[in-house]
Amino acid sequence: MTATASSISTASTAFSQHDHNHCIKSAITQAQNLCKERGVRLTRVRQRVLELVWQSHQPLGAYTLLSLLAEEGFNSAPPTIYRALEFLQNEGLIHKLASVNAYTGCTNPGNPHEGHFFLCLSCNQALELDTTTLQNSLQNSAENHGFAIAQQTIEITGYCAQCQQSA
Amino acid sequence: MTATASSISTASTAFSQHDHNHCIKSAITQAQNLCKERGVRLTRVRQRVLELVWQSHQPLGAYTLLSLLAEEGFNSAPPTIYRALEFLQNEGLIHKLASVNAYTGCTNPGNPHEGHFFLCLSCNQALELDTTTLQNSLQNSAENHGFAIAQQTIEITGYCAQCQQSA
DNA sequence: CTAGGCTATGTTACATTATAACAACCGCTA
DNA sequence: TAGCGGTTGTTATAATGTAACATAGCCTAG
Repeated sequence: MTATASSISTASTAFSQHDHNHCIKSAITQAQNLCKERGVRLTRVRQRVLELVWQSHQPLGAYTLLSLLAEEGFNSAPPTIYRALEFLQNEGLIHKLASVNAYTGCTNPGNPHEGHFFLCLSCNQALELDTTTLQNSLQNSAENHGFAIAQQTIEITGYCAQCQQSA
Repeated sequence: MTATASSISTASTAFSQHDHNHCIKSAITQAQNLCKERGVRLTRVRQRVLELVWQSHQPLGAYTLLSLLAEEGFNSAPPTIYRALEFLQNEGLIHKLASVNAYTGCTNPGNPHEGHFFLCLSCNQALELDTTTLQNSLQNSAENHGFAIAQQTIEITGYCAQCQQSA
């Protein structure tokens, strides 16, 4: 398995039991490799933000991340975090969830794509989907309207299986 | 044609030529009827906000709407607009576009549904889709994960046919 | 027809999210 | 090692959204 291949299994994580340490390590390794390949710099702040975002599958807000950085002695003014987030988004390493103003790690950064998510309203976890069908359906619809897709925001809130059982 | 039926043809508006005055009038009439049926009050501010939202197919921000209200002598503190928007959203008369923090009129308010949009990055217009296929695809995916869908945010940015020609 | 309760609105203050603008620093390479 | 481009520091402010309580308007029961 190479680092740039899809090494974090989509749709098997987030809502189910898994070795999350593996998620984190894998995400960082992939990020390092991708940045090297592309000749961009995964600086200390940037990498640390990526790690923080990956601490769980629960998307975190910019200011939450900022205060985590601050605790570790990093600069704590807003531009610090927004710059890091912007870089990570540009490199496809994280996704922004517009409907909740929060950021989450991308599970397949080597393969540029749009983020499609299930967000659990109870446990706040985000599951990134690999929705080829959805994609095709959207593409068809776009073609019918002569619309050229640039970016997609697909965020489905609801309740994950676990939380439904608990309730 | 009754007012509560889908009387604003989805997907034929926004990006194509149409009698927009009809959109506005129809939207207001439908809103009035729906509110009456439901026993909720479409007050002056609320109706005016709905009209303003419907002035075009370009989604408007809360503060833009607020300043339009202010020009007409309405109160101009933020809660005024956010309350009106909240009411209209609850009644399914408008949708919020989370990815751009803006609000747009719902083209089919009698039929409770989620908003699925194409947003043109050039002319800023929003086209609300009626995407049954997409819906099914999502529903399947949700079922596979045991996920119970509550709310959907589907916002696809790109370029509409007209703007592609102009460029 | 009016008292009281509910809904809606007014008002002030503030919370949250995000960006602009310019200065200082750092790492590379010519 | 001078300089250039990219990164970070710093200050200030913009944009978006809410909390909390006071006032006003509307509706119905008595």
